[in-house]
Amino acid sequence: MSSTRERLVEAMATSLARKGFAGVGVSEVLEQAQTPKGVLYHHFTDGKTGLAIAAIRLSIERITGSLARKRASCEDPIEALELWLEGMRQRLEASSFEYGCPLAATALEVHAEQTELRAALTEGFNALQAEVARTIEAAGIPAARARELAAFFVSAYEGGLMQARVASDSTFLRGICATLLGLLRAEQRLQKPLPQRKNQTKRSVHNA
Amino acid sequence: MSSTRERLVEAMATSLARKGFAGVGVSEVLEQAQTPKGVLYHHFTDGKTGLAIAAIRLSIERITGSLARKRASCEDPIEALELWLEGMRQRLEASSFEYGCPLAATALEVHAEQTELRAALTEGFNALQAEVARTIEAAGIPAARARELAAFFVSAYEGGLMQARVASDSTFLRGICATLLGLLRAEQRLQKPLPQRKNQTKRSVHNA
DNA sequence: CCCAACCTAGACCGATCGGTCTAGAGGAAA
DNA sequence: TTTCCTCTAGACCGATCGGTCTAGGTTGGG
Repeated sequence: MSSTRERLVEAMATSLARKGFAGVGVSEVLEQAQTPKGVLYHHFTDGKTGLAIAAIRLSIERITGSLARKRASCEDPIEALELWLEGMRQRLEASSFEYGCPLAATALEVHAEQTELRAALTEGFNALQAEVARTIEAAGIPAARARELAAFFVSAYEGGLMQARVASDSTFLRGICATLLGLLRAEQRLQKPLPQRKNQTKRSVHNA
Repeated sequence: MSSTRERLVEAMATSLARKGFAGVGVSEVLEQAQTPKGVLYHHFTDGKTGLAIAAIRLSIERITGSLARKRASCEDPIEALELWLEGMRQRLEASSFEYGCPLAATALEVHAEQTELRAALTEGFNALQAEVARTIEAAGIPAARARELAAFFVSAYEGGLMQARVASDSTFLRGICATLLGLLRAEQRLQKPLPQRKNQTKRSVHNA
């Protein structure tokens, strides 16, 4: 059985992905979790904010875990990435283009005074980037470059999710996805062009 | 000087860029615009929503106008893009990482029932992409490809803005920007490998 | 001049916001 | 059994939400 606490966090997590922190009402979350108000303020002294932070952590845990699992079960790390992106796109589609990134909406609403919430979000995005970077590295790309690419990767996909959401159309997002994976493959080829060949000049697509 | 209506739209536009639709209160906007409530509901029968739509349109008009102007005054279209991105980054920095994309926050909060608001957002993003595509095309890339690249471009920058905002750090965003411009330059080189050749095929402006 | 039309001004409204508080159910330890 | 503590339950709170409505300028056309 799921505890009331778990149900609350779960409900908040989906609500955050759908409308962000400012957009959700506490009563709404309570209703979805089938829980009276007392439970919330018993488990989370910080109320709505505390619950949101827990929800953000849960979402990130799940999403990074999902990528890690796919990476473990796939021969090719880049294919794992592809499957992972596809999974998120399908969730968006299955929810009639309501369920986007669990963090993004909140990230754009939060203001300077909400330090804890903001910290949880930063931490979340860092964890996300780190997991993607790990995957890219597993594809044979040096760590430093993998981090750069991961940052770019996450940004582009976040933007794509957002635009697909408003437009209620994900063909767009598929394009983004394909472009990103293409970039990674190209980078991969640069890194291990032909193992027998020495003295490869490395040309980077990107320029810092 | 500025009419009350203009002040209202202005105030709403900045508020949307800072906290999104759900995050702003009407009274807050009224105060910032130094305007009593009656004015809002006189000019906008749809109230908050109507004002937000007007604000979205204004923001998009400004932002696309800014790019168009830079394109007109710059020799190199890609340099125009660079200046444009820089401008947005600077605005984010100057506002202590509060002022992000004027549409993004709202785009992630809006739900299916808010059809008009959603339509304004979609229209806005389309206009934005179109203006970027026009610039990329001016850099010598065929229209169809320019549109693809523009979509990618906008997505990546939106995502970058968001992450820079939460992290209160824009070094990250500079990286995204550099990568994007690098990609464009690479694409440009592919398109016109030897510029001194005579009888350059003029690329058609439009493509079904 | 008068009088609409337009705009300003803010009191006021019910609904909902996030949060507090008290009462008690349930179970484990004594 | 009694006691204590965790968790459930929801009535209740002031503040704020978005929105309505009436009254009072202000202005330009007749």
